[in-house]
Amino acid sequence: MTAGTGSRRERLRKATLDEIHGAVRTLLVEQGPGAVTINAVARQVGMSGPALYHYYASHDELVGAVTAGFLRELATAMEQARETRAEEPVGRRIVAVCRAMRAWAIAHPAEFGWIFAGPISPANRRPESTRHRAGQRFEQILLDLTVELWQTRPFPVPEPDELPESLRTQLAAYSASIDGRLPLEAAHVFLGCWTRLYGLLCMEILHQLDFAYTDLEPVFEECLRELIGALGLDDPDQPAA
Amino acid sequence: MTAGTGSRRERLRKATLDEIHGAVRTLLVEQGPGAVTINAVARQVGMSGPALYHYYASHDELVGAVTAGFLRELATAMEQARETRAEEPVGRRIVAVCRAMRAWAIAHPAEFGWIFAGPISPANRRPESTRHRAGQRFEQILLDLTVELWQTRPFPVPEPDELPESLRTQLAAYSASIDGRLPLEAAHVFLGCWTRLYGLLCMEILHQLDFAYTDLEPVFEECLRELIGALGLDDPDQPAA
DNA sequence: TATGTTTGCTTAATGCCTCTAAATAATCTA
DNA sequence: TAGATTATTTAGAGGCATTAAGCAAACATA
Repeated sequence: MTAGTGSRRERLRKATLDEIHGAVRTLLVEQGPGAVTINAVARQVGMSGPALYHYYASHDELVGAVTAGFLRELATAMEQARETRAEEPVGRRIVAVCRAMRAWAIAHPAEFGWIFAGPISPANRRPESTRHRAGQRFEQILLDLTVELWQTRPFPVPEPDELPESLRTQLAAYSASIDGRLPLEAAHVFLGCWTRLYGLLCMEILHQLDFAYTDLEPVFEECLRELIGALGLDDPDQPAA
Repeated sequence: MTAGTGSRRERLRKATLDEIHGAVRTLLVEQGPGAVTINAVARQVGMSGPALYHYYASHDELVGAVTAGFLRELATAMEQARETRAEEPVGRRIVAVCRAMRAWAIAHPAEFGWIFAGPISPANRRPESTRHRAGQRFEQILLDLTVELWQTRPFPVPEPDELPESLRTQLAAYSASIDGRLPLEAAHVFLGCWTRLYGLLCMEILHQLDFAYTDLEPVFEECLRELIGALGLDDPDQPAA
């Protein structure tokens, strides 16, 4: 064997898969989601139609696989931002990861739009789907950082008694689902931050705010500042207060 | 003429249009967005295929018209909530309108999802599209109430000097686009409220928060309380403080 | 009331799509 | 080298968007 793992066949197959993913991406970016058809993709990679079914069992599966790849790419970009700042305090890492998330979305709007608003079929929400797993990794990055922050320098949280009963129940379930790494009141703060950040980004990329803004960078930065405040951090862009 | 306006033919045409919209809605709700095809809709109303082209020039146009109808329905529900409380203070009307917005979205998730993530084609974003006009009416309801609040009982706003230059420019343009009914610093507060509220609702309906919540009602209510605080209002659920 | 236009609808046909089936060529394995 | 596996092809069924051509009922009007 000269390079990589697996047999020659496996390497060729992987190369073809990469080419297929690339073709899907090209079609998506250049001609929109509707242009991503099995036939068009096959044409792009130089095979004819049904050959693609040796790689994916259906159009849905192809779309799901590519979407999961986009999510992985986004997660990797965020992890990279985290790793290159491994020595800095957790507050700066959080900010860097959030900015990396938006930077990827801005650089790849078609892909990000597809992740969010593309295949909303129930199948993609079942826990065993590739899509779902890739999404979990994405969500987990900020969760991990928040847990680290919580353990090293707990942020202000509401009294659980102040939260409505039904919310407390749900937060308890979520807290359990992350192995109790955050107590429910801290999970509440985390989820609030996540919702605002991710929600703002989705609205931006899906053009729901075009009626008012042409560039949401300062809005995102303000959101980030509020988030930093909610997490009880000093302004991480200032070296020291 | 026995009833309504217009000739017999016009009435019949309108009835057929209503039937078509109903068929689209049924297909959307029962079988998802992918089931809304020209042929399926035609079958549902008992005509065969191309007959629909006497009512809409293309699939896109049909979808756009139905989507605009959904937006009108949502806007009407919000306006109704406002009108039935015409005598109450503006703070309560704002809360009622926001709750009406979520109530409609919860009652019609497929339709709301379609409004938001359905036809994201550039054509639907051009100002002359029916879709865009219906969207404007929707956004305007809370804007009108916010303007009324601003004129009767101004809410706290940031100093314009504290806002970054690029944000100030954009807010000035938006303020002008609403005929200066809100100065840019008040527009900033309004847009922040709108973004959070609408963003949260979109995330909920599009299942982006299923990993943590099963029922977002208490989350929405908390968001509403924060919004009320940002607008300097007393808790509108309490008769008097 | 007879006539011509408008309107609503039908069938036929084109070209795209998804996906299945059967057949063929190339490549690995033993 | 023979058999199994894999990659790929063509043929075809069935669906969809859309256009074209044509028919029949309803309408307007002279």
